[in-house]
Amino acid sequence: MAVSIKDIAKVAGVAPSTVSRALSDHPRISRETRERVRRIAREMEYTPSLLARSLVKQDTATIGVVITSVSDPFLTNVVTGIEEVAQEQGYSVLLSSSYLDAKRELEVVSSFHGRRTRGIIVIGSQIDTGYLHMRDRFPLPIVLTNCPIYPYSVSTDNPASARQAVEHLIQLGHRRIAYIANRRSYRSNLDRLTSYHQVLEAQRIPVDEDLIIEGDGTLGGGNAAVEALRSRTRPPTAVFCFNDMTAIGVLSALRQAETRVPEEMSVVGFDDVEFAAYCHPPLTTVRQPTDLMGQRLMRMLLALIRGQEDVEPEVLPGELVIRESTGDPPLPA
Amino acid sequence: MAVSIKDIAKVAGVAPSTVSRALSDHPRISRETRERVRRIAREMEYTPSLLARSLVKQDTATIGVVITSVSDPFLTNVVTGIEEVAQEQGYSVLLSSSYLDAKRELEVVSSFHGRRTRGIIVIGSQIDTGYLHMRDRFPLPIVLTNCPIYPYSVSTDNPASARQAVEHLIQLGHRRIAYIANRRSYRSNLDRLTSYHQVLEAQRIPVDEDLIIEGDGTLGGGNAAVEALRSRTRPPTAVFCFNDMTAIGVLSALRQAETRVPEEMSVVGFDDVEFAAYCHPPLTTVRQPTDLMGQRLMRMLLALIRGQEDVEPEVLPGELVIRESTGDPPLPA
DNA sequence: TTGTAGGCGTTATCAT
DNA sequence: ATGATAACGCCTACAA
Repeated sequence: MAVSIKDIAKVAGVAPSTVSRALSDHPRISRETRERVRRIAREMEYTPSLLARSLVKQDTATIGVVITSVSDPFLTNVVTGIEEVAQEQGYSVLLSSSYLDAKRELEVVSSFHGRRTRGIIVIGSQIDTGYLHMRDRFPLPIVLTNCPIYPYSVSTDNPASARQAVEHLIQLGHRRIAYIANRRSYRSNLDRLTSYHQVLEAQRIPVDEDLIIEGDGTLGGGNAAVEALRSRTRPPTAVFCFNDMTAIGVLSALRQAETRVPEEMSVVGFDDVEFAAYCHPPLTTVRQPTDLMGQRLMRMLLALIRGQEDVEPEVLPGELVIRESTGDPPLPA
Repeated sequence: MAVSIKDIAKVAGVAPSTVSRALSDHPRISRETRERVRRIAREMEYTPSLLARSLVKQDTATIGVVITSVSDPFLTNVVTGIEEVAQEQGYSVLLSSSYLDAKRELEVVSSFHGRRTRGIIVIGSQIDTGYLHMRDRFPLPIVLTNCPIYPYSVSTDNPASARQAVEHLIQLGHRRIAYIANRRSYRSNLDRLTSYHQVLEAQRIPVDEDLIIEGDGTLGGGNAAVEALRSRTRPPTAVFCFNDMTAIGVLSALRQAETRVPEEMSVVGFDDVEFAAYCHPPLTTVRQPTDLMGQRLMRMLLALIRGQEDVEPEVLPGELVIRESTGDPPLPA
């Protein structure tokens, strides 16, 4: 049994309420009892029960963050940004992973509610717009990433960023451009795919559905996609990948197939995870402003917790980072 | 204000205790009131307060896990393994990051105590043996990774694994082998460095202190180490890196310097993170059995929570995975 | 089978 | 300045 305020009270020969006041620095208490109680508390290694405190205060000063998986490289700065603002505002952060599974995501959300967090941030949600319907039934504010349809969300400008990426390839002279999708990320994938279509159409380049490949946003998925790509009768000269993980998987598979990048095939990713700059060749990609996203997510959630009415979705610009995985298309044989 | 058991009681026209029994499936309750109360609870979107429940039950059924940082690729399976066993045993997992900072680590540990978790797992601790002294002052059991000196720990056999790695290089014919250390990981680093020394001595190869380079376990650290390496009057023909991140940083820097791997320089990592197989060239490395570690960590913590007395440190074997970043040394000029 | 009452560790209100 | 008391939401004897 952990030491409680009552134990201290007994030792100090005062009432429990006095101990509480001493520890919480209440104005109406004598300096000497305060110091004495504090000393005893320290000696007894007292650590206040947040459970009890939260119960009576009706506030846990805690928020919950659902991540896709520990060690999703995309998350680093997002979570750091969240924690930064949270700490500054006196909030604690509870973290749990959804493993990209909708059922598990809902379980986590529900467990956060059970713990009486004040609000929830879901990164890479599988439920997505499903939260729209939950909004009146569920008592906690929920903020999402990359789902601009949802009113409480912080997103990278997927359409514009994806457009930049595809236009970059077209400017280099590519005409046959593949897209490797991510079936596990409905919303972002749709945005990026739509831009892909739009840019090609705007440039009057016919869209070849054979060049749109199913993927899953993982290294292995990128790897597998290359096989599909190479089986096409008219293979592409460039690949736009849903994310960097996919792109790095693609790079690895191309290397094994002895296809040179970018001489024979250009590759573009999305996210700009740390590894992207350390690949071979260093990856051309779209940078998402992850640290900023984290900060904005937390600020938006705080606004909702405080009952602000004027909260609106935020869209942040992405940035095309041109490295060495893209270049001119090969000369036609 | 969230809906409580009292609210349900009012609506159902019964006492709060009856609601409690209905929801917790108590034996002495009529089937019909139970069903009725449950239906009402569902309709009211009742979610029990874990705060209150934990307080009265004197058990949160929760453990805390301190990780170095979200998206440390080493963590994936460790955390998955922990959560697997935790779920199976009815425990929840709280996650928080130390950012490799001792002060922050202690804050997290303390906050877990405040939340009354039943025990704590610290992955990649900065405190390390410091927990030895805390053991009687601190009321929660703490389990560590890769700190076999500490009685409650699960480790990869660092000495034996590192020995394998260095012996592999020597067998290939290397004599000038560098080691890139990690100043942020005292214990594991020391073990690996010691093995490095021992193997060289056993083979009567003089140790050149110039070939032991400071690093920090990051991509950038590996990158920077190469510069130091190249400045040596007699550069090495092989590099043993503290971990894969370092090794991947090294590969990237060598590529920029147009040093071919493995023809001109062999590189060995440690961990076998997922990226290791997708590098160029695919990285020779030591696999840590991370999923198993996670499971064992959780089982050990459970044993301690249950008051078992016979808990002993566990050491699991690592495995050298030979890929394509190691080969014969270049012929002397 | 159901209701009443006490308590988990804390804070806050009201006396003293 | 300090003590007594009630309350937060829940569980669990004990009583009915």
